[in-house]
Amino acid sequence: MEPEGPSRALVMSDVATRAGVSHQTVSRVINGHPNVAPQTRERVERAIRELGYRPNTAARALVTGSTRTIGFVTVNINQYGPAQTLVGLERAARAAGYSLSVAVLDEATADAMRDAVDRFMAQSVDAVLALATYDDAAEALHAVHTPLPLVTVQSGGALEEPAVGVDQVAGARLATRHLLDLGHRTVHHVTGPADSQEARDRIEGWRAELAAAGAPVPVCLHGDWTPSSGYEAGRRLAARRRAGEQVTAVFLANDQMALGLLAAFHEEGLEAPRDVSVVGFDDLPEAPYLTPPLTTVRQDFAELGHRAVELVLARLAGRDLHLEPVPPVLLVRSSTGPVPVGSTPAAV
Amino acid sequence: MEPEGPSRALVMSDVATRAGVSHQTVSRVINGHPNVAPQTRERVERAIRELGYRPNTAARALVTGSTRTIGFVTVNINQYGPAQTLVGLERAARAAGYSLSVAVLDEATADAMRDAVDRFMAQSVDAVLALATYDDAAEALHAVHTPLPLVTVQSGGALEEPAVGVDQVAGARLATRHLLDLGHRTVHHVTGPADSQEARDRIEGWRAELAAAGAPVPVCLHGDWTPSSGYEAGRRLAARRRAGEQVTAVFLANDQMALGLLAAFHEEGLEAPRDVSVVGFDDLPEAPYLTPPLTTVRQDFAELGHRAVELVLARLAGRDLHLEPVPPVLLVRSSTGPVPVGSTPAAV
DNA sequence: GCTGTCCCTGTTAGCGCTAACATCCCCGGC
DNA sequence: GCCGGGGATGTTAGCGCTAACAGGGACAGC
Repeated sequence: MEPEGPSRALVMSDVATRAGVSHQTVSRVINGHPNVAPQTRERVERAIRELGYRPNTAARALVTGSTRTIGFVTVNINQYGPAQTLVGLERAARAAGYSLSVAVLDEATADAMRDAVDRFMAQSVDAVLALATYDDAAEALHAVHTPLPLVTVQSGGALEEPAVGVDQVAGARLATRHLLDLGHRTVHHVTGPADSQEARDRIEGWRAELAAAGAPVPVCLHGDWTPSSGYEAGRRLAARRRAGEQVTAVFLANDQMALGLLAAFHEEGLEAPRDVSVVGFDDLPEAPYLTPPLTTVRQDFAELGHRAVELVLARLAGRDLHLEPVPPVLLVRSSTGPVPVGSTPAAV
Repeated sequence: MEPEGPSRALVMSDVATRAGVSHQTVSRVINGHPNVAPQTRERVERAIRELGYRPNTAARALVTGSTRTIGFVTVNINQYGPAQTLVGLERAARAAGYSLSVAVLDEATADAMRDAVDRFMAQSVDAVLALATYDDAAEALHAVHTPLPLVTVQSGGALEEPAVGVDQVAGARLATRHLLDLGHRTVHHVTGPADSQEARDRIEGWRAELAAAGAPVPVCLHGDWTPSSGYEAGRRLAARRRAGEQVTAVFLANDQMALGLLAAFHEEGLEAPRDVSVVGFDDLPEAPYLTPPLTTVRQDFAELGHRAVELVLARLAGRDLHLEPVPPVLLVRSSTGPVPVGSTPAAV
């Protein structure tokens, strides 16, 4: 019991000497090989513990080609989703005994992506995880051929490659149905950027749910995730309302835009849910504290990270695993309510 | 020009063969050694380019003991600050040719910290960067002795060890002075958690600025970064106001709490800046879109990451570098304004 | 013209580990 | 009692690279 000291550069033979065996036996114990006498095994384990020995990853990587490290490439991590995904991934990787090496791309070009993957290869990572919810990232990823197992975290829609994702379509349907259930004749939608698969999936879910309910499908407003684009959409929607269009429910592709929209509405004298019901997507930490507390759709990033790592491990083991997209959850708060009286002109 | 193909396992001697030299000459070229004939150097460089060769990091690490990797330990990365710090760090590390390996601790115990550092050592990282803005993390870090260069990212206050940070005290003074300059007699403060050095530094700055201005120092309200605690503080402040206390300006230790407070005020019929001026800290992406747009203090995380890496590099080179804390910036938006008329009772 | 020196390049060893092979010992079967 | 087999352990080679040393050619100085 003396794992102290400034942890000098212990090597395997130090342990071997202490345990009175050869370094190879130590290696066998560490790697859980059979054919080691229980007594010997225990002696070696004790020596390891007493010395506080850790095998040198570089040496191990050199001979095995494996570093028990997963490389994670992402773009645009300033967004809440990607950041949370990173956290979920790290947790899951660590739990599985893997380290996570991170590369944040400035732009999702094929070159940048290839460079990141090449670096990971040179680093001898065991696998690469890539966040590819944007088209450019997905394309860049396609352009990169690597012998490394590659798992993508993408929108839950069409998962062509080994991939995990949250079911965006289902999330959008949840939000839309909630508004429809409250009695709204239809639901307006503020989208995310067109080059985001997630944004498109949310449009699809919204549209599908409206269609299923036989509700009219309004023209959607295009945003880009930023509060500012939500604000813009809010002003335009308010204008449409003044022009006589019936706008009683809005589903936005993320919470930040909802925040902007709420601000614009407020300026226009429109309050949720009194005048308009509003639903976001993401469940930002501040969502419950907006004015009013925002009804939104939550994605379980911890679960997402867990599944991603699970998938990586399966591929590393040669198993082919198919994982269902993670189902999102609707959180009903106070920004949604029944249709305001008098605002429903004689329906069809 | 054929860096294609499924990037087989190229090794140095492949390059050597192609260039018609020995592998050692290739090594010399790669490591920028002098005493290589310009002509030879160019030939080797061309071969490297044509083959798309990248040296194997594991082999290199084994012999040099350096992986050009920096380990980053942090707790609580769900917070905006830590997440942004991570991004800034990765960018800066990559720019310097380093990779970043991330460990997110579940709890900042000495054991967890030691484990993370041990893993980093086994990984042969060149240095460890630790986010230690919380007392437990800082303590845990103290308990870990490692021969690895250790740089901490902490609050800008008392930087005992090699550390970088944002000047929290200055930031708080900026916020407080801004409110004082608007004519407020004093400024109330909602703190962050007591075990956060940053929170304490912000208290200190607030107090110092009040003292400098000869303003009375109100009892502060204690929050914990969450919007919910800000909401709580808002209700209590509103109650105090009703009880006759003069509350015209509030400085909160972060934006999320400001958001909660704004919501509470709104419920109480209090609007900023009409009734009360509010300043936050952090400049969340949504801060400009709150109702009203929030005046806040921004920390430059990119710069922070840059300096942290710079410091690591300096230590690696044996140089002792002292870096000043990064100065924060006040962003004046619409949540602050002059003292509401009539709310200033006959002053002393 | 011979030697010393410097520059360039090649050869060798070894980083710490694991895989493959070699060895040893103990046991059972005939 | 001798031999075969298999489990436990040791020995050796080599992963891809860099550092240290070795060699060899060109050039200056005498």
